[in-house]
Amino acid sequence: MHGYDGFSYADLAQEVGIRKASIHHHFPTKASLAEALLERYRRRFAATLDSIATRHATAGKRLRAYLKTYRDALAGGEMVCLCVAFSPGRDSLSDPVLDELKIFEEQSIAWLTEVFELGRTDGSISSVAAPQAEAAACLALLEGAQLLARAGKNVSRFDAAVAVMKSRIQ
Amino acid sequence: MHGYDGFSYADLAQEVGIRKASIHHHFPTKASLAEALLERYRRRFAATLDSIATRHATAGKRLRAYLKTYRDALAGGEMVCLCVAFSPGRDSLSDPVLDELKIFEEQSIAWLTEVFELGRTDGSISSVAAPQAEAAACLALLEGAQLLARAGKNVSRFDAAVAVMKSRIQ
DNA sequence: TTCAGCCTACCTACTATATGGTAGGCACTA
DNA sequence: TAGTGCCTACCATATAGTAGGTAGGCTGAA
Repeated sequence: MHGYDGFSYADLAQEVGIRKASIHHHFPTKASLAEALLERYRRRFAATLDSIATRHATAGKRLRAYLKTYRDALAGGEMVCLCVAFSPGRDSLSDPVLDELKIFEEQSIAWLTEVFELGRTDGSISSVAAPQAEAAACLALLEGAQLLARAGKNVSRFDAAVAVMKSRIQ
Repeated sequence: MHGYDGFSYADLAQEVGIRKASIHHHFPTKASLAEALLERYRRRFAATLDSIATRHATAGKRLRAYLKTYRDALAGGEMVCLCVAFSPGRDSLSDPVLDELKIFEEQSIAWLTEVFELGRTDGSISSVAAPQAEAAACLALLEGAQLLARAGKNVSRFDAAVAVMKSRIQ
């Protein structure tokens, strides 16, 4: 998986084990393919967030699970989440794809804002400033941490970047 | 400027106003071109860090200037720093380019670690945890913040992401 | 001083390959 | 039968790159 520009029908075809033209049949343009991939990714991620909130009662536990989701997505430094992969090449992206990116961001910020609000209330996250500001910082931190781990193909880069955030979880 | 894979001799030729083949003359392969670009970027950035440290006596002021450097590099959301642009496509990068990425990261972490150490001492940054952990988090935060601003082509995404960090500066 | 050689920085013209895509077809299942 | 999911064969264009060339400036030697 490269960035958007390095992402090709040929690579995907090889990965899935069908011919390139077959993918074209289902997704006539690269833009429609990217949109579908990103929408699927976003929906799955939303389900993951719901699941986290359901299974964990405290903000600290939710945040820890969220960090883990990002870390697991790294697959040892081989992958990053689709939003991180696609964002640098945003000028190549169609409007519907950009919309998906935006929705992903909004959904993440909303979820995290609630977590930080809860964290302030239940005391399971220490030193919570304004919850929305914390949410924006947290999302940026994780995307950047994925980037660093990806560049170095080394998960410990991610771990180093989130250590302070983790230490705030009670 | 796309990611690495979307970065082409043709684009650069147009930008610089000479023919593609002329660039090939100076940089025979894309890898050598990327390496030269990244090395130049890294050296300039190191000079910027030196300049900041020279002009600002307190850690808080240094950190603020550092944040500003990243924000200015966004050019209103049109650009991100080379390391952010190249990292997702890291599998396409040659070893010397990867080395430059690594050096950039190390140089940033080292500089930021000193800033956070100083911040602890001079009190100009509040609640400093382990300086090296703070440094790793800060770098990730800024790279992620650039990504978010780039995706939305909107500098306020960056501002939102770094607000908490800024509030810690005295 | 002049000239030849070298260097630098650009050029035109071309190439092999990969990309996103098109057109038409086959096979299987409900 | 119709629809779905795959296929082969092909195409136009963009990419990274190759080969050979020109022009101007500089330097050193005669």
